[in-house]
Amino acid sequence: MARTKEQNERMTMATRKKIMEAGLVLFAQKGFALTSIKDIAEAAGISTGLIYRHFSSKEDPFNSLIANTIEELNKFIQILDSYDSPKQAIVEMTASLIGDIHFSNELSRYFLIVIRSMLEEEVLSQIDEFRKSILSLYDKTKDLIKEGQKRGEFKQGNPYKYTLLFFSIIQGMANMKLFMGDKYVAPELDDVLGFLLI
Amino acid sequence: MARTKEQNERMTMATRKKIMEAGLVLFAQKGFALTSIKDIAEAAGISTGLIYRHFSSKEDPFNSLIANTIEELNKFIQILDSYDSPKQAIVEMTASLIGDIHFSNELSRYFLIVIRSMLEEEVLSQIDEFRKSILSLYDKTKDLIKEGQKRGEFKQGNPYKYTLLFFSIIQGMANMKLFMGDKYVAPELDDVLGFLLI
Amino acid sequence: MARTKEQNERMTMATRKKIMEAGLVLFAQKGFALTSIKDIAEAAGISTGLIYRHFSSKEDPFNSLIANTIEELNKFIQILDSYDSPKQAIVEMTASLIGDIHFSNELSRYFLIVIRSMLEEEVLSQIDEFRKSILSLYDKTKDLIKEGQKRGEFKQGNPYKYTLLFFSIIQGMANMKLFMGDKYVAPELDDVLGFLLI
Amino acid sequence: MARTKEQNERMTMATRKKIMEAGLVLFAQKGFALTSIKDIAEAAGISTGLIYRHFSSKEDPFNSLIANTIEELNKFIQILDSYDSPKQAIVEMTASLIGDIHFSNELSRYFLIVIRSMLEEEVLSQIDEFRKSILSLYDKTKDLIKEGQKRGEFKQGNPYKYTLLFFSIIQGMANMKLFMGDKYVAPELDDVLGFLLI
DNA sequence: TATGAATGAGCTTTCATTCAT
DNA sequence: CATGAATGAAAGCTCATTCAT
Repeated sequence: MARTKEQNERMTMATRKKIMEAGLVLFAQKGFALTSIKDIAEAAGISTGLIYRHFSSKEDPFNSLIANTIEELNKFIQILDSYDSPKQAIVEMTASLIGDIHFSNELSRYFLIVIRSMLEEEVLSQIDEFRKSILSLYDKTKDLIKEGQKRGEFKQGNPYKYTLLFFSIIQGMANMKLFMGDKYVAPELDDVLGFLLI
Repeated sequence: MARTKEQNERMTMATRKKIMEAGLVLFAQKGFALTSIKDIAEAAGISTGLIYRHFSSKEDPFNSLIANTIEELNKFIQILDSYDSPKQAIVEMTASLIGDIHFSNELSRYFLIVIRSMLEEEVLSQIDEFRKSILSLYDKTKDLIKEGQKRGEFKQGNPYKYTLLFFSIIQGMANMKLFMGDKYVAPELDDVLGFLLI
Repeated sequence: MARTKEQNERMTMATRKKIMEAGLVLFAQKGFALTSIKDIAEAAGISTGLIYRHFSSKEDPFNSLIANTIEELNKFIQILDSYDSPKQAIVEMTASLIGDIHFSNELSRYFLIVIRSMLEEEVLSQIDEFRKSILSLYDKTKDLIKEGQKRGEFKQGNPYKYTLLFFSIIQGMANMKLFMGDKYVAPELDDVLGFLLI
Repeated sequence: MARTKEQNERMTMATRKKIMEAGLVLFAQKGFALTSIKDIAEAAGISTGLIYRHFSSKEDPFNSLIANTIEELNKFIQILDSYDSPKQAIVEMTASLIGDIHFSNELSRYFLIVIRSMLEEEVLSQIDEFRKSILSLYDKTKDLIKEGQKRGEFKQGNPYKYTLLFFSIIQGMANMKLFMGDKYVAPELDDVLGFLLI
């Protein structure tokens, strides 16, 4: 007798998940171009052909990962949107980022995938959307810093400059975490925000 | 008439240089995998075959770029080695890094190429040497911070943690510069070193 | 309760028939290579796996269709075998062919499948048998024409040449029917046999 | 020293020709889908990669062949266009077709390629243009037959029916030639046009 | 030294076939 | 008997590398 629909769905979801997990690690590690479908299949413990039953092309799981990253970013945008004070918002977001980077590699990998692909010219379709998403996060942060400066919560100075520095630090931390692995030591909140907080 | 040895050597060096310059831009822009030998040849204004008179494989010029980066790093190590005070050394190195990142893309490109390849495990032979070089720079910096803390020039706290944060920031800035291009605004020295200086 | 043997057999035959019918249409339409097992399964309203309960490979139903075509041809050979006069035999066979081509696409499809595969050298095992079958039909026709010429029913001339022309016309008509579809207009018996009949 | 431009051009043309010739034979023999690039490369005595230096895809040489076929057809259309009498035009075209089919396999192969692909649904881009070209030739022929009937040169009867029969015969002859090879015997002009001429 | 035509290994993708259910 | 998830060989295509000139 044939499998039940439920059985099939469960199998499908399990396989999809295996592919995505392998893709996350490999795309972060080697970048899109150097990661072959064979690599992913081997890491996921399945055959190459099976990937194409679940994704239509090599780009497809990659784009799904980008979409996930956008979702992750949106969580941070939400933190920024629902603040009591700018300082509190920034602090909360930063603490969350430090923690995420420290306790798992997932967010770092998302970040790395994005950085890797953002500079590659070949247009992987979703990248543009992602770029916009990033820039909107930058913009929101800049406004927040400006507001915090008005309220006297932050140091004076070009808020855009502070924004870029802030995300440089976060980005750099994510890279460092993946590079150092176990040997990574996370900075304190005050270390990271020293340049901004009074 | 045949060319003189000197003429030939000069031509050889000129061609090598053209290839390396094209490689630096392209590898930073598109990554190793997406940059083809044909791309490099076209950007350098020569034929594909000629590249193989000057380099033995596609990896070869890439590794040369890594070697250059190591040299660049060594300059910073020298700064650290010949200091009057740890604070002065760190300040000087940081100022130099900020400036280099701000005023040209060359250093940022070196950094980006390195970061990209550092996580790729197999592939590139020279990477291990580079990794060691980096770690030695980290080590030197850590010792310097420790020394500076003794002298009361730096905040107290795990010097290794500070080291990682420092290089996270530098790395992040280099990425940000390439990502933002003209729209990049460099941070001040005090912004970057705020977490460390008293 | 288990099904009876008869029920099972009837189901088996029904499924086989569905597959063959779908195969005839698809192989004639898209050719062997472009017709996928999935195409056939979908057209037959069954799963891909089930096809392999009834046929051992993709070639198998194709070969069955060739076998059917041989049977169809044999009907015509029988017409030739049981004639009163050569003229009557040829006329009857031609009328039958014109009619079959005109009123359904089945025979044309058989012909098309055959023509397509006849020139492919390796690939299909049954083709050789089919080739022989065709040549024997040609031979019978040639003898018949010779006999008819003796009796003064046909024009004089190389009977083999006439045979090839005759089957060229039939073959061409079948192609034309499939190519033109609704817009096809069948020729008259006299048009087709004008070159032969006195 | 590098090769001269002329040398390169000569090499390029020679290779292109080898590919087209191999393609003509193979596409006619096995159809588009069953002919692999490797097949063509082997038949042409070159490597697979080289084909892509001269053609952008597998479709590309195929489309070139179709374009050639269209050109061949246009020659026949020209015959029809520059006639003294319809009869003379049809006779001349037919004689030319019989001769071409008899003395080389080239035209037959062109015809066969087209027939094979015309019924395949997958749209090989040029096929539509070709279809139009064919139908325009049919149309011209039909008008010519009508005119000839007016002048009393042809038998009365639906001229469209005669047109289809005429091209059915030609098409069938081309098939037959390829099928029979050396054993093919060409019909006389009067055999082929018997249905039409008075 | 310099060129670019030619090679072939390796990639993404498809699909006939198998097999657990 | 029936399903469709899974496999893996083979296809089209790209590109690092070689080599005749």
